[in-house]
Amino acid sequence: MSVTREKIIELGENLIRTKGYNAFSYQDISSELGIKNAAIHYYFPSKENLGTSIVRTNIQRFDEMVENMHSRSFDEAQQLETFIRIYTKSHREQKLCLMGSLGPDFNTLNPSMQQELQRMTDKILIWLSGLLQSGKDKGIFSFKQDPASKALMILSSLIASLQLSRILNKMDYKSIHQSIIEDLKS
Amino acid sequence: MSVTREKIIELGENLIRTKGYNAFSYQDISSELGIKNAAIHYYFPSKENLGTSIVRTNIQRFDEMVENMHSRSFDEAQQLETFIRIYTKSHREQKLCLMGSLGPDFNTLNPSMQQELQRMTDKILIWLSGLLQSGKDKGIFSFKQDPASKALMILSSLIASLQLSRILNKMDYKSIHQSIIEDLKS
DNA sequence: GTCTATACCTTGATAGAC
DNA sequence: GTCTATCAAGGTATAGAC
Repeated sequence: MSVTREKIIELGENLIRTKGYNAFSYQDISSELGIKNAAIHYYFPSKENLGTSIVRTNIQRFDEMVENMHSRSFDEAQQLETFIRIYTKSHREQKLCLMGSLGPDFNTLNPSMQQELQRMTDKILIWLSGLLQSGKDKGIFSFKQDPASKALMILSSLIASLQLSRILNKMDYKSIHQSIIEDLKS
Repeated sequence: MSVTREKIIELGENLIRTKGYNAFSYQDISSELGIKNAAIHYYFPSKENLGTSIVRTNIQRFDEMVENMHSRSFDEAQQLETFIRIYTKSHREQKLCLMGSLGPDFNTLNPSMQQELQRMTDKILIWLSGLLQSGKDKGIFSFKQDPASKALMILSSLIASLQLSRILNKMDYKSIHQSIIEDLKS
């Protein structure tokens, strides 16, 4: 895997999470990288090709995170905290997450991007549901709803909080994360 | 106020909530309306001009809804339900809300749109906080966090659920709304 | 108010030299 | 692998006739 290729993917992801998929261009990437438009097309023939690769890379990163947590024998609370920390970091860097960036543009995306985005979201929700369920079984978490609904609520809070914090110049973001964790303790 | 002007605003709003601000064009509107590109520019000289008018119209609609609920002496539970029903309707029509559509594009919007979007979001959150507070005071609602955080959590759930339901082809949307209402009863 | 016509720009994408 | 050069398409926007 070429270094340039990886840089393009990284830059592309940042652009999606900052300006949105339909607002960024190959020029944004090439000028930042100090190369020309056509060089990007060498690695990614089309924009949808690049977009799909970016989502796939993210899925891979998520898999690695889960695997890493398992190998370290993280308990359910630690795993949830690690996941939430991704969003703390995004907030600090003033970026959205991929689901929150690409979701609103879903209808304008090509089928291959739609499919990968769906795969990623499914995977995250299934993982989170399982985490909540097993945490509840062990008495670490407490909640009334079914795990799938609870997972959806938590993920929604994380996604939309990033978006709202972009609109509202001042927002107590930390309290959102604390609320999520506190809520599961009750 | 001309009828054409109103139709343009309505169509523009639907396009933003379906394709996103950066993905829709004056052609989308003019072809749908059976008029030409230039006719749209007669009413709205620039796209940012149109965008700003769309957000302003939404703020006005929200104000009218609140006023209407007050004149009918809705209690806090009824008001919350009415508000949530907006999102049920959006979901049925496969549209996002304006905050959920424009939030991710915030960095690409002109200052005037940013300002109005911020004004709208502020207004909704302040209203929702007040509603939660006074409902709590009357014993209609029950929750631990401060009203502002709770309002943020609820709004986030509503916004992001619409986005996620677009990604996931099948999603139990009703359960989200029930969860929000149930949660406040405990 | 709506039209035709058009200017001007950016974009995604390709061909072919180096 | 990266470049120059170029293209067609689509976007916003304007001028001026009707």
